[in-house]
Amino acid sequence: MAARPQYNLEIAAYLRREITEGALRTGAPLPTEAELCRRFKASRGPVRQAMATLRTEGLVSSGRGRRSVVLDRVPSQSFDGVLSFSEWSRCTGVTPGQKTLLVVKRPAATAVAAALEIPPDSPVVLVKRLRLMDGQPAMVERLRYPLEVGRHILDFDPDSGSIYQRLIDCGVNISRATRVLDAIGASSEDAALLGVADGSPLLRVRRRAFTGEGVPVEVSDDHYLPAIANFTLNSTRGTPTPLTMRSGE
Amino acid sequence: MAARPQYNLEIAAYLRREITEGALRTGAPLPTEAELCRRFKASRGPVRQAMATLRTEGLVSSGRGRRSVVLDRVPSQSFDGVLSFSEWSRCTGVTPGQKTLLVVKRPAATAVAAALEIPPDSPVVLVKRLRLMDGQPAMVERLRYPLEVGRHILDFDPDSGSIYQRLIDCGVNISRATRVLDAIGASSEDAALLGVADGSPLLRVRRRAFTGEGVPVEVSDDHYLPAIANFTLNSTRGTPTPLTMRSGE
DNA sequence: TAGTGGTCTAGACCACAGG
DNA sequence: CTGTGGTCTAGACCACTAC
Repeated sequence: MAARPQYNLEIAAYLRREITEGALRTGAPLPTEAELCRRFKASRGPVRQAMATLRTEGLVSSGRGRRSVVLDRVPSQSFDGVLSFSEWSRCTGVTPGQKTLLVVKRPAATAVAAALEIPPDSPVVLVKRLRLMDGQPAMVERLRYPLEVGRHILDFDPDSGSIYQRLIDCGVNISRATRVLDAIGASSEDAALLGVADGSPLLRVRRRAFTGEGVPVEVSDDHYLPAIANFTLNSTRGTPTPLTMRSGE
Repeated sequence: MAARPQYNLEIAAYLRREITEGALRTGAPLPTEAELCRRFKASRGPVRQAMATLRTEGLVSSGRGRRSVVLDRVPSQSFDGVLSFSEWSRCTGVTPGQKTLLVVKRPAATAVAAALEIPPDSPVVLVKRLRLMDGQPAMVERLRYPLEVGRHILDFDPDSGSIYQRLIDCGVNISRATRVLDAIGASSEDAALLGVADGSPLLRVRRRAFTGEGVPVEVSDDHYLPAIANFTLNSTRGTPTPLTMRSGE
């Protein structure tokens, strides 16, 4: 039949917009699944898939017999393989944007050199960008690449597309990453770019990305506006089967 | 129709066993979905749901046109399973401590009620603690439990040991959790407790914990001093820690 | 080209929450 | 009791991979 491609994403994006833009506030009930089916002329499959997506993003909660309700209004970046801000934004139905502030080759500071596992003062390529979601400032991004990798960036317009896509196209295969998350106060540069007061709390994500062989190919330092974006993490413990000793009590 | 209850769990359990017990080794192709449908006399729905579960556990990878393959035979061990601050501190060689500030029963605010999936104004047990690492303030912790769970805390001295251990001893089996990380400025209460200025950036971790059956048993709101503690995350492209029912892989 | 997984349709029954 | 979300059935088309 119709088979609109990725229809569930459209539905999820619609609901996400309703939530983040304030039409649906925390604690408010979402439309029923039946209502969504009608509104989108879809069957329950895609609708339920969309709801599942929102659930894993921590935006809504649902349960048998109960109406689904809004839990949180800030969309989350889930911690899976997603490395690309653009990719993530588009998944969440937001239009990503960017303003490149700087692309330069310069010697690595000692901390950066250590993180990239190259000799001190080796040349690295630094990219500094302001990232936007639907035109609003959301994050200040500072990326550093060893020259061998970064040269693919130097002759590339960082505003023309995803840097990750570019690297993949150039055969740089990122397969593992580590992230360290904490909070910092906005520097005056951050503050000016993001449009907040000096010292405002920002979510800092420092990332190191590696090839399959374990060679570091990127270190980044991202400063997120917490009102616009945050991170979600899901963890499981043990397997459901063994010793599910219920409250014998 | 048939409507075997939770049939997808049976299928997932079967595959999980095959993988963890060695019948299916890393890199080996799983049975095709069609084969599983036949073998379990099920339709594709439950089979796909089971595969999705294994994907979120990081056990398998799948993709359009490709056979699904076994990625890993260890179900997501990552230290993210750690719920306990004490446990985590000790792992990092630090002596954990705590000062309990408050243990009360009170009606749930709407956001808390929604997160716990209970009716608004239902009674919840609130625990507020200052957490220490090597005697230094490190985090302000606010835990909320539905009464049915929290009553095990009311008659328990939170300074005498781990709340999680207590819950486990009482038969409350926490098996899954979601965390949302972002940054906030210290409230004056936070600031006084942690010994920093009002508005200082703190790392906020909001957690929801569930039983194996998916019943929420805890919501927490932890505010970390970023100079003392932060979060590290390792992800692999293919499938790491988290959940996400997005399109395969 | 054949087979696979990704997605959608269009029904159905059930358990549970709420009035 | 009605309405809701949770789960299952039984089809279908498509895009992609591997042959």
